[in-house]
Amino acid sequence: MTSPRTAGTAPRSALTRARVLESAVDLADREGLGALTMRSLARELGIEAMSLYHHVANKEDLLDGVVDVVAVEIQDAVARLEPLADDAPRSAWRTATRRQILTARAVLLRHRWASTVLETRKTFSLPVIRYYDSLIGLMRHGGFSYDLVHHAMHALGSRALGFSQELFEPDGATAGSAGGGATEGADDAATAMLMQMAEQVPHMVEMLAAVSHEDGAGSTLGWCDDQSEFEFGLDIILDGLDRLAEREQH
Amino acid sequence: MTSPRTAGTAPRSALTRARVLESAVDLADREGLGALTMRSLARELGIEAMSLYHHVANKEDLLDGVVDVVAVEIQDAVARLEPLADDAPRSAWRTATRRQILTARAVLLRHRWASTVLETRKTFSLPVIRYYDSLIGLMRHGGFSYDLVHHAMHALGSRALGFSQELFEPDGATAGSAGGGATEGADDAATAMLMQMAEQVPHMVEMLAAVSHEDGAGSTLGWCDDQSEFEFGLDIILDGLDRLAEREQH
DNA sequence: GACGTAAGCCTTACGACGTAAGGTAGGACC
DNA sequence: GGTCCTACCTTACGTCGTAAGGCTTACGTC
Repeated sequence: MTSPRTAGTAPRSALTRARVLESAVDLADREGLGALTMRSLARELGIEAMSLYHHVANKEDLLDGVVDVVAVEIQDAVARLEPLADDAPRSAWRTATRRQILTARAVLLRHRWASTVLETRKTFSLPVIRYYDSLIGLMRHGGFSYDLVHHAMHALGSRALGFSQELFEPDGATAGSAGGGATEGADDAATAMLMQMAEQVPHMVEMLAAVSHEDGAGSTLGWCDDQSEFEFGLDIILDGLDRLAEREQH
Repeated sequence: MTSPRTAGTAPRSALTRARVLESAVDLADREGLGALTMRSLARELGIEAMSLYHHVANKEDLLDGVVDVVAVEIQDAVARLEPLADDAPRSAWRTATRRQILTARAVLLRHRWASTVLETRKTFSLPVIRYYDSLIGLMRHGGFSYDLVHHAMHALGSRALGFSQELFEPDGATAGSAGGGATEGADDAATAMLMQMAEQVPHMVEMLAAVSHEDGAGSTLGWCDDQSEFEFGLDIILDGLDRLAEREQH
């Protein structure tokens, strides 16, 4: 069903679905997800908004495609990793899985808007499913039953792809500002607010005091090291899964 | 600077911020988050859209308030739980935490749109912080250092509030349809698509075949029991945390 | 070459959305 | 009875996604 663009025929322009999607990714990277509108994307490409509809069915389809682009980028990065040897010990599944997930995460950190889009998709793209498929393969190497693999996927949730929604981060990394501006004001305000209600949330205040003291950095809310927190949570789950897999082996 | 509405003065109408927020929650419950617009909410209340701006600053503020309403509902539900006795054994933290999180989850399941709104808040409401505070309290009972508590919060992520983003679920519970309609067609389509690319994602196809066989229910993608999968993931994390807390005790 | 066809792009327009600006009416207080 | 505040309304603007249809260019076929 793909358009039968035979070898010799040169299209009027070089504008293709692929170029549209790449441009959309660029735009979102630079100016945030909110700036990715049909009109602004068209402006970016030097065409009119309605012309985009020759390459994507509608905006949802555009977002689907954009997810595909990111997923392929993830796949490429994962493919560059050293594959797991067939004769590797059972336990090797864990480090290999960890590495794959952190690799996916590195890509998503380059496209911070992507997780939001990913979450709102209502259908899965092939590249994403392939990513999952390779994860399943690693767990099978680890001796997981398919049943356990299935549970494991649910347990990992979005962590399997390298992100976790942190209800905790007051990062304020809003879209729009091209220059990477600091957001110290927000932190201070949040900290001040917390102090104000110290008796309402005593444990929270104490925790913040205790944790920010150890850490040499600032005494504000923004101290968390996202990467190591992510790995902490990931390791807990991987350890738990490994234990269950071991038990399955009898 | 809240308006100093003294005791005797009767406002022209009974429309208050609280009533606006309640109405917004109702509307979202009934017709989905997409149907919650300033205009439709106003229609619901029998006023004009612009009149809402006397009770909320703008739409973001409305959503902030709506989150508050849900968070208070969670707090109320949690408050009805039997409190953890001071002389309860250390290990009691685990069951108490589990119960609190599942209680929060039950509320969020009544407002399925809420997790989406929660994720997009850029500032924390007091009710949500209080909820977290009580979780911290439970962990402190479990002997957690504040440092471990902090890591634990990150590890739980949104699971602390009772939801996890499942990149996996093809539920298709889109907003708009008032009646709870079935979505079998989507499942079948997804299954068919998977079969079509069996050689591209062999593990995935095998897993689906294996798991759906055991389970008596349908053989489609929609078989997952969200609740038990949530509990599975939660238990893995709680177990891991408990082990770490135990280690901290020397 | 002439010609039909179809793809790629454009123009215009519609109905949503959030909300800025300013108007009006009715109760509270002097 | 004049003044003021507040709840509510009216009108209007700029944004969004996209439906409908027109123009133009490049091709395949004679």
